[in-house]
Amino acid sequence: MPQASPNAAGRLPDASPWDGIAERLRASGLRWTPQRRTLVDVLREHEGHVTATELIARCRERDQTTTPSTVYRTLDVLEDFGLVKHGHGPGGREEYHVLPDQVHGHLHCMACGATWEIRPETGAAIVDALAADLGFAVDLSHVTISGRCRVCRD
Amino acid sequence: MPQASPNAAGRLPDASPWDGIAERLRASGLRWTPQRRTLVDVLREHEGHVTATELIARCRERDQTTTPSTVYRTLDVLEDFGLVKHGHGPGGREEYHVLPDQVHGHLHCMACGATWEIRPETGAAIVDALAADLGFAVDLSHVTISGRCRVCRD
DNA sequence: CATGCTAGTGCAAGTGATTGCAATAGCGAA
DNA sequence: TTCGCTATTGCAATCACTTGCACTAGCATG
Ligand SMILES: [Mn+2]
Ligand SMILES: [Mn+2]
Ligand SMILES: [Zn+2]
Ligand SMILES: [Zn+2]
Repeated sequence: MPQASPNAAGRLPDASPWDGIAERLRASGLRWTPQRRTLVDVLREHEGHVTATELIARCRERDQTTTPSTVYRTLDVLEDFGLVKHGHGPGGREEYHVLPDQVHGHLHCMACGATWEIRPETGAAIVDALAADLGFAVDLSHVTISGRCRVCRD
Repeated sequence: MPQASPNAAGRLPDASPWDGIAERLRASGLRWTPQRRTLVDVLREHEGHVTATELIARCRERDQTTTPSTVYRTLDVLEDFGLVKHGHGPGGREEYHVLPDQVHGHLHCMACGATWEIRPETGAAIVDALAADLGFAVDLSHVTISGRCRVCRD
């Protein structure tokens, strides 16, 4: 019998957005496969921003037979479920944000390569400015703005 | 002898930013080649936004032997001279803006695929918001924001 | 537990873009 | 005009994705 945990009596410990992902997929007529499990395992321990290439590499560490096309397709599915969001770095390469708490855009420093999230208020300012101007409805989650961060702008 | 033109006596007609490009390249130790002339000829009659792929196709119409790598490299050179600027569409693909009158970002409608320039004031609002927030210096010319235009947002 | 429908996988081919390298060809200088 | 230095070119290889297709394998159902 396992030792009693501080999280007593079988109650949910700390719920993760990944919990029940298998069931949620099946509920939509989709399937829970070993390949998807591998990717979700990788994502589960990787909050923040990652490139698709990095994710493929991490999957391959766990399963040597990992195929890029399968990973890309699974990322698309997970994006439909809101578990990841992708944007594009300054080179146009895909960057995934795991578990986006809320819709937000990204900043990328061309000098040091670092990435930040645009804060909600600042994002709202951008959305408002473009709505007022051209009536354009910004998809903030896909916005990556490049430039130079406070440290790198000389 | 050619008939007299309305632009009398050999004075400059309507100056183009492309005028003297050959000399400007040479002045920087660079060279004026047939391949570059082909691309400049294509760009000369193509104000606005184009994808690199379209440019390659247009060059090939004029010179069947056009090579992609040469076009991409020449576009880089022309970008250094400020004659084109590139950004990235929502799929991360390169889009070139020919003869940008001023630094500006772009909007891309995910529904109809159209592209617009962000107006100076609106661009300034974005730059200011991010400067105030994180001290980030936005490279507006590389910004492409996707979303839905007035017509497509239902 | 066995069966069938069909979502998902792997592969190969294709597109867009970048890069190293050897051969070519501008162009400034003689 | 000729010459030589070296910027450019073309090519092949490589990377980041994407897509069509035939085969595999989840999983709902009985
Ligand atoms: Mn870019
Ligand atoms: Mn995208
Ligand atoms: Zn930086
Ligand atoms: Zn539209």
